[in-house]
Formats: sequence, C-alpha cells, structure tokens
Amino acid sequence: MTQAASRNSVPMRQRIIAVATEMLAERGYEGTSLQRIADEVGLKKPSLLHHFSSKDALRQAVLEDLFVGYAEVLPQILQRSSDGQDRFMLTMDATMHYFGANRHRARLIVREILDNPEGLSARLTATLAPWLIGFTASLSKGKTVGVVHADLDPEAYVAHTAALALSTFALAEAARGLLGASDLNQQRLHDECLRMTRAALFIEG
Amino acid sequence: MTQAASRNSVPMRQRIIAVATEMLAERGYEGTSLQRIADEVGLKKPSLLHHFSSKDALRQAVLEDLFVGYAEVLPQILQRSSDGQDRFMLTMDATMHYFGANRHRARLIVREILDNPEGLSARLTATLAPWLIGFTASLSKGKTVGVVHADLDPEAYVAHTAALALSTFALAEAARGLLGASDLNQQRLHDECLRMTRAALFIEG
DNA sequence: ACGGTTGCCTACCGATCGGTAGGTAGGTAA
DNA sequence: TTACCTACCTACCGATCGGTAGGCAACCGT
Repeated sequence: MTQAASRNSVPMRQRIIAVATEMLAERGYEGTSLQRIADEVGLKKPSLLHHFSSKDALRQAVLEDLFVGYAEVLPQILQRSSDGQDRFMLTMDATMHYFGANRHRARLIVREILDNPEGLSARLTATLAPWLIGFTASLSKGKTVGVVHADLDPEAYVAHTAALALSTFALAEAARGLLGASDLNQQRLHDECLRMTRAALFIEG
Repeated sequence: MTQAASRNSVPMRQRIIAVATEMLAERGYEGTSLQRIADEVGLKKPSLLHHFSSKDALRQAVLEDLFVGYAEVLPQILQRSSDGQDRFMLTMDATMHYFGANRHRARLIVREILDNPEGLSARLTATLAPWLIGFTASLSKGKTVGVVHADLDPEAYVAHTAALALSTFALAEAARGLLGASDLNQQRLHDECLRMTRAALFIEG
C-alpha cells in the first residue's frame, strides 16, 4: 500500500476519477469512451482498465467519490445550526455553495438520475435519506407550531427543493442564453433560489 | 405529396418520430442507436435513414415536433386568461399538465439541455423567449403595483420556475424512491409545485 | 404500356466501442 | 540474486456504431 505516484504527487487512481467525473458530467456515460478518458489522463486504454476493472466500475468509483465529498460537507453545516428553523435554510445554502463550487457534480447527478435511477437511488438513500426524513419531520412540526405554511406538503416540498438546487447549477447555462439576460449570473440565481424556497416555506417574511 | 402509409394509417415519418422521442428521452442521444429505433418501429436501419438523412436529422425532427406540440398548447391558455395576475399561474398549470401528460418530453428537454445546450438554445429562444420576456415584464410591473414580492428577481424567478416544472416530471421518479414515500404521487408533486411558485410570487395569500 | 418516384430491402464499409492477452521495466522483499 | 508485484505498454478481439451502394417491387401520372 505504498500508493505510488509516478511523477505527479496525486495518486493515479484519483487523477482518473477527477478526469472521469468531468467528462461523464459533460458528455454522459454513453457519450464518454474509455479511450478519451485515457487520452485526457495521459494513459493508454488498457492501463486505465488496470486501475478500474470495467467502465461501469469506473462510473461507480466516480459516484462513490462524489457522495463521499458531499457527505463530508453536510454534517459540518448541520452541527453548526442548533435552531430547527434556520436549519433547513442553512443546509440549502450549504448545498448550493457545494454545487456552485462543483457544478459538474450537479450535472453528473442529474445525468445519473436520468440514465441510471435505480443504481443511484440506493446510493442516495444510503447517504441522504436520514437527513431528508429529518427535514420532512421538522417541516411537519413547523406546521403544527404555525411558522410553516399550513398547506405545505413536506415530502413534495423537500423533493422540489432538492430538484431546484440541482437544476440551478446543472441547467442554468441554458436558461441564461434563453432569457437573453447576459447579466443573469450565478449569484442572482443563487439568491433567488434561496428567496423562493424561504418564501414558500415560512409564514410572513 | 400523397403521404402514403403502408399498412397503418399513421405516416411512417411520424411513427418514427414518436418512437425516437421515447427512446431518446429514456436512453439519451448517445445511448440510442439507429438500429434499436429501427427495430422498435419495425424497419431495417437503411430504411430509417431513407426517411431521415442522418441520426442528427432525426434528432432535430424530434425536437421540432416537440416544440411545435408545446407551441400549440401555450397560446390557447394565454388567450383564455385576460388578467395579468393569474396569467402566470395558468401558464404554469398548463405547462405542468402538458409535461405531466408527456413526461418523456420533459426528460428529453432536460437531456438536450445537458447534451446540446447551444443547439437547443436557438430553438428555445425562437419559440419561448417572447413569452418569457413578457412574463418578466409583468413580474416587474407587479412589483411596482405591490402584489409581487419586492425582493423577487423576475428573470431568475422565471428561470427557476421553468426548471421546477421540468424537473418535477423529469426527475421525480428518483425522488420518489429516495424519500421512501411511496404515496408521493404525481398529483402531490404537481400541487406543491404550484403552491411553491405561487407563495414565492405573490404577497399575502 | 411505360418511365419515374417512393419505400423498403440485402450487403457492405471504415471507425470505434469495451475488453483481453501477453509482455516489459522498475521497485521491493527475502 | 531471486522472486514477485505494480504500473504500464503493444497488439488484438468480436461487436456495434453511423452511413452508403445498389437492387427490387409497388404505385404514380402520362
């Protein structure tokens, strides 16, 4: 387990994952060939298959790396916020910062939802389900207390909010050209997304 | 221009488009081969290429068909609603009904945004931009009148709302399994989506 | 009756796909 | 030194990709 790194200090396995993450997010699984990944990394194709036994094994490693990265970010935020009220908004804010800084990861998740929903579902359930169930419970409680809109559907709201956070970064580029608003930058999308989710959640302002 | 139809009454060209729409939505452009489309239609591959000169020509025909279909639905709704206030919500409702009845079309649009944003952008701009610009203008006006939240960002709001309508139907299946809420059906997602967009838009209820 | 067009076919093309076989250079441990 | 292992290579496999060439039968207006 010496984790040799030929010339670069970064282990080859992680370099491959980094390149594959970007290419899979950009062109999709079927649209990305092992040959192109190998070229980008600077290896021959059989050498790439020495590190990952198959194309699907590489895909799984990429997803594993992605979820591990996010699972490290989430708890930090949640521990920081004690109050149940702003807990949701803080998580939302942290999630959007995470995907804002790793936009290709948002694209990759959306692609996997489309291409491989059942394969992703297990991974999502394992890492996110506890948090999401906690959120829906806290939303239901907020309804009884009276700070959350009475006609809010907790589960549907959480699903939509997650979709909004993802699509903001995965699909935003298309929306930008569409509206002809060249100044519709990421900051404005970020702010409006938070404003919408907050306005749809809490009673009053 | 007799539009011959060998055995079925539906012209072969439209039968191919219908099959291709579904397969492209389900597996993506790179993941769908002409061979499989031809098999599904009941033709040989070269016969398929007799109707569409290339794979990309078929893709463009599919997209053309999709946008024409939506462009027929939209004006009907807008003419029906005179008042500027509920105009947006009616359009949202109509759009969600359209994609709810044609879920594979929502998936296809999301895929095209990821795979071919610049190619789709031109088509989107041509058919939707006038409506969207009208909406942002009416939102700005609503802000001055005082019925729309003062801190709402019209362009960003429209972009997010469109993304929400799309992702509700394109990505909802994954969310369903994730939350473990088997009763999180389409109706609840539909209702909550409309509730969220309305609550984030209008002041008061 | 006839020439042209349409719709579909068989047969085939070069390129590229994911993956395998087998070999080599260099480091490491006994 | 010997034996092994890791990392990488060249060469190759069968399958499938998008697309082409060319033929054949049915239908068309003249």
